[in-house]
Amino acid sequence: MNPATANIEEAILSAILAGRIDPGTRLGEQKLADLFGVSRTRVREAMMRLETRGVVQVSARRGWYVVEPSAEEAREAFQTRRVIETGLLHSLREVPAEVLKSLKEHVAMERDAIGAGDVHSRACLLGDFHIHLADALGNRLLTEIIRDLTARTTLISMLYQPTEKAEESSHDHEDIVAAMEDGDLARAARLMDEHIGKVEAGLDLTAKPDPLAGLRALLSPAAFAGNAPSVPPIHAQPPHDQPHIHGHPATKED
Amino acid sequence: MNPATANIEEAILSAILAGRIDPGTRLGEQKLADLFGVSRTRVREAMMRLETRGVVQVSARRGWYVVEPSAEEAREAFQTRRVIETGLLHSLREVPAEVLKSLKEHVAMERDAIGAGDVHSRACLLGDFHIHLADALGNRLLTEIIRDLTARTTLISMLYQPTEKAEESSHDHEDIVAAMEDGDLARAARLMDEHIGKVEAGLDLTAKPDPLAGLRALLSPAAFAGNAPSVPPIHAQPPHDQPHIHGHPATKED
DNA sequence: GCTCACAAACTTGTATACAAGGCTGTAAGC
DNA sequence: GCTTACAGCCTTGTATACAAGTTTGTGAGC
Repeated sequence: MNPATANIEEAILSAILAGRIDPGTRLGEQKLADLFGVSRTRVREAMMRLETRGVVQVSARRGWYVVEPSAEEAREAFQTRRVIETGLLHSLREVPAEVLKSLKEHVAMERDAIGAGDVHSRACLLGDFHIHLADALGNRLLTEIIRDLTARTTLISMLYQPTEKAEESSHDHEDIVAAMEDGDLARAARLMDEHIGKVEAGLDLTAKPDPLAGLRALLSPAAFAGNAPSVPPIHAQPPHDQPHIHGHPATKED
Repeated sequence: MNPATANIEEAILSAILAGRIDPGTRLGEQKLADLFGVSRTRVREAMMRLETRGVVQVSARRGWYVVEPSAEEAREAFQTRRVIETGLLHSLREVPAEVLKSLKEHVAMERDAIGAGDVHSRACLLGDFHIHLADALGNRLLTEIIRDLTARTTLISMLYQPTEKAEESSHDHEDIVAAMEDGDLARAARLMDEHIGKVEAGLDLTAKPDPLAGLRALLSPAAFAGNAPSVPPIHAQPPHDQPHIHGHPATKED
């Protein structure tokens, strides 16, 4: 693969994994081309690769957007992760010492980040745990699949999870590693199943991704009470600034 | 996604799943463009998507080639399939009646194809079983992952499996469906694990993919005995007709 | 004041032109 | 006869130009 194209692809994917790009963000070809100092051609290549990996979507002649998974797609993503990651733990016969060491170090880093209140790197680390775990098998193919899935669930969390329960997740990770250390991989798999289930359950999948959510706040009684500035409320956040892809129009009954 | 581009992508992937395109086949951009009646641009898009899915690879300024997985990559692909498909069966709580019906019909089709000696559709059906099984969860994301993996293992089988044990595979499928029908999904998962293990074990991963294999036959003693026509043996099958990607040069000791 | 139609600006979609590099066949030199 | 250098051809790599469609801003009409 072309290194420059790979860089664009990797840069965007990393930014998403790190939670630095919101779902629904528009990624204009020309803007990215200028940013990376290449022509649109290369940007388009990268975007199409990312589209295949389920990270971005194109809306015809409107632009590329970071995906905003629907509730149904969110369920599928978590189910898929559950299937793969429990399957992975079940299929592990033994855990290599260095893998265990690496995982323990990773969990320690998670706790440090949480203790330091480093919201940014903590979200990144929590997702990274699962990618590290995939490395336990030394299977690059599987690792890449899990990496893409993690990117997807990261976006889902940003969409549907108002409050991130970082401490709880990190504690779960710790328990999973402990089970692995005991050589009780069946327990590790069960814990993983529960862990992913918890994360999924913590989401509010009924709260559809709604690009007008911010607008609604402006339309709340408080706004009408007069504490909003003279900004015209209807156009304060025009819909096209964060357009949606999956067809969740503003609910009409509002 | 653009429909025309999707068609090219899908056409090539289907052909691979059906075993109609050999690993290592060169896919020239211009040739495909003429074939599909579009410009190279669209072909390149499709190829890059397929590259992301692990189906083709580009060799700089030489062309696109259907992947020839190395022995290591073959092991990874089978391990990944084992992880995912056993994980899938374990996570199934119950098997919907219509899924069971569909799977039974599929196995029946496999047996018919084997009985009729229809080599072509039988290979396609054997791979399709796993894709159908993924549908059991109704999870499109997981189905697509398994579909790509199946494409990969199909190519691997074509590279490393001289004799396909179709009857045995079909019988395995039958047993798995039977276990599912009994509601014994743990047994189904175990059988699946064994089944994939058997398929993998049936491969000769020591036999590196060797584009000069056909050439070697010409150089065998029989050829020297004079039953080969006056075709100059060295250039009868020039290496560049089926170039290799993964760096398995002709062994020098020959 | 409000609605609707239209035009301008902007964005992606597609093709094409040219650049850059690899492979093959040929011929010169040994 | 054998090796090696080189020219020509072929293929992909990249940029750019233009086509097609979408969104938005403006102004006429009611």
